[in-house]
Amino acid sequence: MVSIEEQISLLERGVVDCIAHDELVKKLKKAEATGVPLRIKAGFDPTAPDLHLGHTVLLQKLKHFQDLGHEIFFLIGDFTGMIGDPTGKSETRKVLTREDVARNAESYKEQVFKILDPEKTQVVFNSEWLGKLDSFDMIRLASELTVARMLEREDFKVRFREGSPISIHEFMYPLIQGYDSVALQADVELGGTDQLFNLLMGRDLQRSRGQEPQVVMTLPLLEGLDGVNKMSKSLGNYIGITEPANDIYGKVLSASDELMFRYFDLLSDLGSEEIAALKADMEAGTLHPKKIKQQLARELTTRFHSAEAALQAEENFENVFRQGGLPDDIPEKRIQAKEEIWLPQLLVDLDLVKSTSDGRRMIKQNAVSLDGEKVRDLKKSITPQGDILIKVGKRRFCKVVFE
RNA sequence: GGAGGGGUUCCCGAGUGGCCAAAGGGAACAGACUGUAAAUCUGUCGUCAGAGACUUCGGAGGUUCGAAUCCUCCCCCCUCCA
Repeated sequence: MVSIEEQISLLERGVVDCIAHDELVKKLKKAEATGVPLRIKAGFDPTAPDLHLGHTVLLQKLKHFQDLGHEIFFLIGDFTGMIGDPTGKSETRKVLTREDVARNAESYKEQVFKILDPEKTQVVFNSEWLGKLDSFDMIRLASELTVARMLEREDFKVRFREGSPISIHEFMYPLIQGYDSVALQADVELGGTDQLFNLLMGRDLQRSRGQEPQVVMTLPLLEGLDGVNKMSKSLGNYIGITEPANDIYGKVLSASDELMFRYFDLLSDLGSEEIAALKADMEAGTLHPKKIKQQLARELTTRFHSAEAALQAEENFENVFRQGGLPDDIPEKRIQAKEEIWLPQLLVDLDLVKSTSDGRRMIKQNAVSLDGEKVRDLKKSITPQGDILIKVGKRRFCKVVFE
């Protein structure tokens, strides 16, 4: 039996806020005494079925709860997804159909269960209860919060100050999320630090409806590969957990040294002392930063693939980038052609560049090679026969096969 | 409902009749240097088979030899007042 102290130490590791520590202790004790597991809630957006490392920070924490015997409610926010949420001015989110949601949910399960135990995880949809609320209920819900309080939320405050649009219905989201906690009778809700406001809303609503308020725990947002912005699909700075081993390995290695330790802290299974030791060795100059980064890359690649795949990815990486060799997974494309093809045009056809102008630029910049030979001639044409290995820049490869 | 400000290329942002394919910054991409790191330096950064041509400045019309710039209508955003 794991003691309460040990449980707390595991559960609070890496957590930014825990509101409130004492309540968590009390809930854990009660669960132990009564044998009734705690209900742990975490909400996910139904639009993004591609999970990346940023999501795994939270999933790993859910796993901790799960391993201690508690019940996980993996909530898919299909209700909000079906309404569409035009947050920000740039991207109006596309409205999802029921089918989209169902498909995305399946994809979620596939990915999430790489970390969580499917037997002990309940996947729920908030349309189940939100869809039943009528306009009276909605307005009553809205009456529970003032605009001033709503504007306390950082992103609303910023957008308001900067004159960016805020739609009224965006104000409903925190309320709706809070209502989810009421419906699920959540004991604990996990979320990113940016979710703090919404998470706390659940406490208020639970309290006003006579429930014991949930404990709120926030986890840090993982920075993306650029080291500045949070990891997100739309910024393209992410490492997806379903990506091929070579990509996961390569992307980890392309992270900056500073970021590497951030990733260690938030993603690695290593203990804090071991991480500190690595850092100390690096600073002392006895351990090359690349070695440390490779260790991280291996660990993460192993997590989502296998130890063998990780080793293979490492070999591939060393071969391609250290020795300028070729990767083991060059995409092969078949092209049907009879006449000579102007090289920039061929590059476009192969999706290696976005336009012939772009292709010309690449050639001009000495970035294009055919079977290992640099091309300098902008007028270069290719005679369609046999196959050719084309390389653009450092990481765009393609083997063309003419038929 | 009233008054005012604004919508420019991936993003921010300058540009108020020709010198504008549109300053500057960021991002991105390529090259050099490396550890595919960071930093730095150099270059590129609408499309088209390069000179030159063509399509771009919220949308649609119009004025003009010539419009991102002026006019009309429309759409959208913001601020203040109610």
